[in-house]
Amino acid sequence: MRSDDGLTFIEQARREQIVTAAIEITAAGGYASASVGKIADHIGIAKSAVLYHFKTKTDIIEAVVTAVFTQAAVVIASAVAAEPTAAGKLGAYIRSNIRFIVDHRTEAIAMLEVVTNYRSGDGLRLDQAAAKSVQERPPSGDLALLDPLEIFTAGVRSGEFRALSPVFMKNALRAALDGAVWEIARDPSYDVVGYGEELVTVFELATERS
Amino acid sequence: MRSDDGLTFIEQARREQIVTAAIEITAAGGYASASVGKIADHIGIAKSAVLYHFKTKTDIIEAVVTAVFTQAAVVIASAVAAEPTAAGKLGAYIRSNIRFIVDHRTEAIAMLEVVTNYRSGDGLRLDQAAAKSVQERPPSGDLALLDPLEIFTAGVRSGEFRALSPVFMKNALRAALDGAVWEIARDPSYDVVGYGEELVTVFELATERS
Amino acid sequence: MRSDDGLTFIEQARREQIVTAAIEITAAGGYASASVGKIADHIGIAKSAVLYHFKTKTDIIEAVVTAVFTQAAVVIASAVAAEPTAAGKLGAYIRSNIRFIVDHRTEAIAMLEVVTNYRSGDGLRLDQAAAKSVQERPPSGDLALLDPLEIFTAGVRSGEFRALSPVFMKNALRAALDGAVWEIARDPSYDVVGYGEELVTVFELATERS
Amino acid sequence: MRSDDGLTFIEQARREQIVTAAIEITAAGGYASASVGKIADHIGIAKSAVLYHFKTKTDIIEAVVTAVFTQAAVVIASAVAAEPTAAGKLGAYIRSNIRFIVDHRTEAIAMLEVVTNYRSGDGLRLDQAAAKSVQERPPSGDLALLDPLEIFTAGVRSGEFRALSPVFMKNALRAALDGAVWEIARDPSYDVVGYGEELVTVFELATERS
DNA sequence: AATGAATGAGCTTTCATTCAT
DNA sequence: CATGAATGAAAGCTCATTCAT
Repeated sequence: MRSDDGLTFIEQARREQIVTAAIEITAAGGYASASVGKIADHIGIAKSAVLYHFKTKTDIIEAVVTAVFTQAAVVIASAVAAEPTAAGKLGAYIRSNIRFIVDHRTEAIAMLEVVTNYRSGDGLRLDQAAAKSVQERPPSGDLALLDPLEIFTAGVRSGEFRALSPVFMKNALRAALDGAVWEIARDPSYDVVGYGEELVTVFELATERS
Repeated sequence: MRSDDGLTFIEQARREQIVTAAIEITAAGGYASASVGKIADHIGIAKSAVLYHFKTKTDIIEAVVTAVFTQAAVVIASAVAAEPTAAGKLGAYIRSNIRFIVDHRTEAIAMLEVVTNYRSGDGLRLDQAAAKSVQERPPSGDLALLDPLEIFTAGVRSGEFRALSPVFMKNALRAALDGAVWEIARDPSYDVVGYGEELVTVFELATERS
Repeated sequence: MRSDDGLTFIEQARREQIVTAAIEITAAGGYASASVGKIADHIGIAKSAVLYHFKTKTDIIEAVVTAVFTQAAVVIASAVAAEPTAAGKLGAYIRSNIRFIVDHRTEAIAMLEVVTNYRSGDGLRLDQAAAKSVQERPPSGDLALLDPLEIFTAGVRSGEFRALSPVFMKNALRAALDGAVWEIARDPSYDVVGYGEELVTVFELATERS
Repeated sequence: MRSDDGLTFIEQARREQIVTAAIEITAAGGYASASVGKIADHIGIAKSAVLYHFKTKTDIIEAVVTAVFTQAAVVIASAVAAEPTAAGKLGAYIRSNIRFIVDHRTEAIAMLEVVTNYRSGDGLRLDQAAAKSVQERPPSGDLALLDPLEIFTAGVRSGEFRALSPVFMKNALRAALDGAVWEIARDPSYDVVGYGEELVTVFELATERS
């Protein structure tokens, strides 16, 4: 009665339930508010039941990151892959990111909260841990496409883009996209799609050869 | 023996000391790490002494925000004011922001940590509180200039910029600038100035009339 | 398919497995470290499986005591029985105890950990419980011989020993022998045999008629 | 209002109160029973108040060890020092140990519980930690006298004792003395003094030149 | 102006135990 | 015969806050 990942149905359902609760609480009250106790209360089970399914709180957070990351990867990677040109990929990257934020507002907010706040015991930020965790169990599609760096690199190499700095452009784009999440976090009625279209324009103008 | 804000010299010195400690600890270990106890230890006074000068922890963080905000305002507002054109103001805004980040790395990181993590008792984010607190005690210069919104609005109105959305552009720019802070936070050797110059280029290209 | 103690073969094998695991864990990490969960992990079965074979954790520790006690009894009792004189029995008692410690280091350490730490629900130490448990299900040989008291009593009665206090001498001897276990517990390379021979000398000198 | 060790009167009183409580609880219910919560309840203060005076539970245990060790050292060291011969020192060592056990039953039991059960985070037993802690802040008298090893070494060197092994003899003696503590722990009416006198006889007979 | 003492709520985690399957 | 799921109690510890001095 076990699926191929070695987990019972109930187990899997509970894990999803816990991850979902963690996401909702984090999105609503911030990273610090997502305590094991709150998660348990939110579901209506005992604190110890949560820790039966996830050995540590860190495990829960990692599961949250992996879950949201995977969800986003599916959407974004395929959208980017469908476009042949660098400019096309760039627009697709932005729009699919925006799409994800609109469709998964809660998850996006939670993800951002975790990413900006998580510190491992050694004081390290999430960056490496996330990269590692994803590396170990890579999602179906081409994960590399999640990072816009390659889009800029390829665009410059092929001469499609102006002589820009791929790293700086990538950083700027990621920051601008994360900014969209902060905006809906504080104002659910924020026009994320409008913002996204403006971003598309900005990055088109900022990348095209003169 | 009291200055015009009703505070003793000692009182004021202590408050600054506490704010500085809070900034350093926050920048180094993240928002969660800045406990009243740690702040007290850092200065070498008693925990209760800290809470003698600031009635609650929230007061401390608000003081941090105000302090850093004021510091930044001085630098940025004057730089922007010195430029006559919208394009000039935009470039000056970006460069002075970057300048501030480079010159006040610790403060910038602390500020970002606080802004992204602070929740009032009712679960609200910092935005309103900060705005309110600043409104009540406005820093010397023209505070409005700290928000790039007016630059974009003016540029569009005067026809210097293309028909862009001032709000979206402002959000994108602020996010991109905050991104610079995240980058130095995780990698102190990050070339913030280079990133800033790329931003200047990006926003020039993205605002100019075709 | 049940042996005379009413247990299946599998049942008995599992019980032994559990007892062995408990012994190893206790010897390695101390009494407190031997949790039901650790025992289960050590064997590779479920926690609940352990408690299926032993209704409570207390039952496990009692089984540990009984098991080790029985093992020791076999060795010691026969060694003592083989000697005719009190002095001979005394030497044999010490040497066989030492032999047991050397040959069953893990068991000896675990036993000592349990004996010194076990408290029943009412806060009582193991003594009575152990005595009772052994009484109910006496091991094959003559158990009485495990207690050196009779050796001293007999030696005094027959005039072979000086007019010593059998109880005090027994207590001293048992304590000295337990001391050997503490020593190997902290230093596996401790010369237990050398220590044992010194003990033989000490107790010979301390018991013989002047 | 501070004494020379930098502690307030209240602070010192509370610390003593906590240490005493820890000793009583440990002696009564075993090492595992001495939790911070139980200690707090025993005194009638909040758990956090205990941790205000001792930062960690380990600190409490160390304070217990130091306190009892110091108490014992005073009694034993002076008794031993007063005797000129090795045989005299040996008898004094045993009798003063016994005296301490009788006069400080609770402390002696607690000490034994701690010594036999304490494991540092790295799994180490107390031995080294205790030695270190004492080394750093050595009690007034000559601490070395607390370890009977030197007595045996000196006795052999001077020819006063037979050619015994000082280390083994010391181990046997310490074990036998600890045995006295176990005995009163399980039976408060145990004749410790009688046992001690028998020990004196045993070690006299076992050390004297033939 | 500052501090020492104390508190209660909350945190993560471990554990023995129960029970339906 | 064995397990997965869940629980409640307890553990050590941190924290913001209060209050008398």
